[in-house]
Amino acid sequence: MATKWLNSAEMAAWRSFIGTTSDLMRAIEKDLEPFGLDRGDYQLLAMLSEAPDHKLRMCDLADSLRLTRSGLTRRMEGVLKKKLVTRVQSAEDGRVANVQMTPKGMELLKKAAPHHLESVRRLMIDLLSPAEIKAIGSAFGKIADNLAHSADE
Amino acid sequence: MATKWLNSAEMAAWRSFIGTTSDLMRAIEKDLEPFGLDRGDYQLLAMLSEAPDHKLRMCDLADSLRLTRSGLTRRMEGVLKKKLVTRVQSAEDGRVANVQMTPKGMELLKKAAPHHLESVRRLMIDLLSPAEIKAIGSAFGKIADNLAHSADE
DNA sequence: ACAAAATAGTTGCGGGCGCAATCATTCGAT
DNA sequence: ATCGAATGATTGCGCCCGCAACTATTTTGT
Repeated sequence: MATKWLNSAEMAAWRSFIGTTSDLMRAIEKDLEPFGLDRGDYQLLAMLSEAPDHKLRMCDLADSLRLTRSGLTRRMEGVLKKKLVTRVQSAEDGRVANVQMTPKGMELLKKAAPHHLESVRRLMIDLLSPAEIKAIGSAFGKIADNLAHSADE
Repeated sequence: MATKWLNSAEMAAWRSFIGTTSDLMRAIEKDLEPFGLDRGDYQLLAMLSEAPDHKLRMCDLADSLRLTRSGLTRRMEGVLKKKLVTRVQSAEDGRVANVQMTPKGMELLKKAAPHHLESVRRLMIDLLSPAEIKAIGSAFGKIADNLAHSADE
């Protein structure tokens, strides 16, 4: 089978996506620095803030952060030391450790969130037309669906 | 100033972008494994393959790979050991080291490229409508321009 | 022409995280 | 009820890579 190369629009999409994403992430991360958080910490807190009781099982949290369980164990060291979260051993299932946000963690997230949001707007969302925003949502939605689907077949 | 939150389309774009990108990268990287390359190595070879004489200065290569100079020094260890590239000290400027792809590196890239391309199509490009592809190209183009512009002001 | 600044690259150090192995606990089939 | 499989979490190890400090070379300002 002959290789079907990318046409110029496809190439532009791929190249700009690949090239820009890491720069964008770095820039957003830099804006979190004043709060003593990196992107991983922020996302961890954000996930917890949306969970019932601000609490999640380690493995669920790991999945939602796209970390391995071991990766999360390591990241926990940092946020535990900063007292932003606590570990709560589960009563029903002796295997699971729950992670719960502390008031201090909640407070820090509340302080950081508006600035983070402002970064996201300034560096990405506010630069785009409504059509582009819609297209990105649907495009990455499709990509995610495809990845999820091919994962369990 | 009140915080202007993301509306639902903006939220969908941001969330799906953030959440999907790392999964996508991982999947693409996994497809490169059979060739003994990771994404960093592949991109390094790809950049060199497009350069005149298949040769670039270390610092230019670092910039295009979004690595620090030290990061590139480390990555070089791997591809040097695999004999995919060689170092060539510059004659005109005693400070610069050039990196040049070897025939072996070229050969490996030529073998891997069609498979990588197929990954990119299967996992991303072929899932999207022409409009989505166009929108991604223009959106990330704008984001990149903005980052480049705000970097030097 | 020469000192100061800029540029190219390397190195020590440390953090993040994946993989494989391991342990503890729970679930499931018989 | 029990043994094996599955699930949750941690640990040792190793790789990637950024930062700061350092060396070597070139450029620049006077």
